[in-house]
Amino acid sequence: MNQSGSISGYPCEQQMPYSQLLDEEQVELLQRNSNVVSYNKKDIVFRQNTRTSHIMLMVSGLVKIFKEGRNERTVLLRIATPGEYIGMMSVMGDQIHQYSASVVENADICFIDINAYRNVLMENGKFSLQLMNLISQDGLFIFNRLMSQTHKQLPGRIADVLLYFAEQIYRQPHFDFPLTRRELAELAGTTKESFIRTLTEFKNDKIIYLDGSRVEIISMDIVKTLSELG
Amino acid sequence: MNQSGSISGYPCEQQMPYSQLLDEEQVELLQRNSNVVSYNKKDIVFRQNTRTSHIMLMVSGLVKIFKEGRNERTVLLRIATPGEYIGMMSVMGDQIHQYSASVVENADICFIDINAYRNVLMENGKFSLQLMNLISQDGLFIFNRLMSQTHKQLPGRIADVLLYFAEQIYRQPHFDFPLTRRELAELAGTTKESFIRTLTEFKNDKIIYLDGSRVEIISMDIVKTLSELG
DNA sequence: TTATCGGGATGATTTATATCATCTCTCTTT
DNA sequence: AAAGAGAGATGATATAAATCATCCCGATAA
Repeated sequence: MNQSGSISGYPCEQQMPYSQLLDEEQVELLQRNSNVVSYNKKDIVFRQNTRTSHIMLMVSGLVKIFKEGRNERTVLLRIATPGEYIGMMSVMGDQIHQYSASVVENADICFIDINAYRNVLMENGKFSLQLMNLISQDGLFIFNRLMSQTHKQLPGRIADVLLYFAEQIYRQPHFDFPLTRRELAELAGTTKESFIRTLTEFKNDKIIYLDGSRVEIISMDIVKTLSELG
Repeated sequence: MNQSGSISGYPCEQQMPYSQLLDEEQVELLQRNSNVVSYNKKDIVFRQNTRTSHIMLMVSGLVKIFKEGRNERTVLLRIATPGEYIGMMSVMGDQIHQYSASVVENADICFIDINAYRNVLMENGKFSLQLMNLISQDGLFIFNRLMSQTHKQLPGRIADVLLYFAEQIYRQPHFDFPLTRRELAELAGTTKESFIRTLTEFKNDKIIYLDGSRVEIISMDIVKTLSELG
C-alpha cells in the first residue's frame, strides 16, 4: 500500500527485451516517457482490480505477483526478475490489474507511459511481434504453473517450487528462499503446514539440504522425477 | 487423430475479429493464403506437442481445447466458439502446441498461413494491437478458469461450469450440455462421479432443472453465489 | 526486562473428494 | 437376438491434505 518509491532518472533501455529492434527515435520517445521508481521490500507496486496506468519493466530486485482470494486465500503466481514486464497481460488485456504485485527484494521498476509504448508498437511491427511472443510465453508459463498446482499432488508441487527457484530464478541448485514458508506454500498452492512437512520429508530423505531459508538440492534427478510424476 | 477434413473455398473474413481494420490488400492476402477445413465430431484438430503450422480460426461448430496429462488425467481448458482463434497462444508463444483440440460439434475451421498473417501483423499496427488484446484476454480467461479449478471446492467449480455454458457459450440459462459427464468433470477439474453427485445435489436443491444433458438454471442467483463463495 | 507477535515446526484430528464397486440403460457390433 | 461397450448414477471406503492445537524461538515493542 505505502509506496516508498522515489523517482530517479536512469534509462530502462538496457533491461527492455528486444530494445535492439527499436530505432533511435523510438528509444528516445520511450526514454522521454519513462521513469524509474525505487521500491523497498514489502511495498505494494500495484493492487488487483485497480486500473492499469503504465507499462512496468523490472530493472532490478524481485517482485511477487499474486492473486488475493476473497476468503483470505492468496495465490502466488510468479516471481518477477529484472528484464521482465509485470502486469503486461492486464495492461494489454482489459486494463484492470488481475493480480497484485509487491516487493520481495528492493526493486527498481521502470514505468513507461502506455500511449508512448503503444505508439511504438503500432509503428514497429517486429518489436510488436516479439512482445506478442513474450505475452504468449508468459501466458503459457502461468498456465503451466497453475496446472501444476491443480493436478499434481503435494510432493510434485513442492518439487516444482524447488525447480522454479533453482532453474528460473537463481539458475543454480543452491540458494536462499527469498520468501517465508507461508509465501512458499502460496506458490505451491498449499498451506504453510503442509509445505513445511513435505519439505522436511525431502530433507529427511536426503533429497535436499535444508537449514532455515538455505536450500541445496542434493539430488536434482529425484526432484525432477517427483515433479514429473506429479 | 483421423481428419475427415475436406477443403472448401469460402472466406474467413466474416468471422475474423477486427477484420474491419484490414485494408483491401491485406484482406486479399489473407484470403489467398487461407482455406476452410470441415471437421466431424470427435476429429482431432491438433495434438499437443506438435509444431504449430497455421493460424486457426473457428468458423462454425464447437471445439474443445484440452491438456492431456501423463497419468491419464486430462484437463479441459475451454470450448472454442465461432470467431475465436484456437492455438493462438502456442503459435505466438513457442511454436509447439501446448494443448490439444478436438471437435465437439461439427466444425469449419479456417487455416491461415502463418507467414501471411505475420506479414499483415507487421504492417498493420492497429490490427496487431487488437490481436495482442485478444491473446491477453485469452490468457486471463484460462488463468481464471484454472484458478477456479485450483482454489475453489466442488460446488463452486460445478457452478462455474454451469455459468460458463450459460454465459459464455449459449448466452441463455437453459441449454443442452454438449459434453459427456466425464468431459464436464474434466472441465471442472474433478472426477465423473464427483461431478454427477454435485450436479444431482443442485438438482435436488432445486437450483437447476436437469434431465440427461438438458439443463435449466432455476436460480441463477444461487449459482452465482456458489461460484463466488468457492 | 518482560510481554507480544510472527515464523517455523510437529502431532492429532477432520474432511472433502477421489477411488472402488455395482447396477442400469442405451447404442453398437456381430 | 445376443453380447459388449460406454454413459450415467449411487453407495461404500480410502486417503491426501487441510485444519486445529501446541510449542519453540527470535525480534520488536511496551
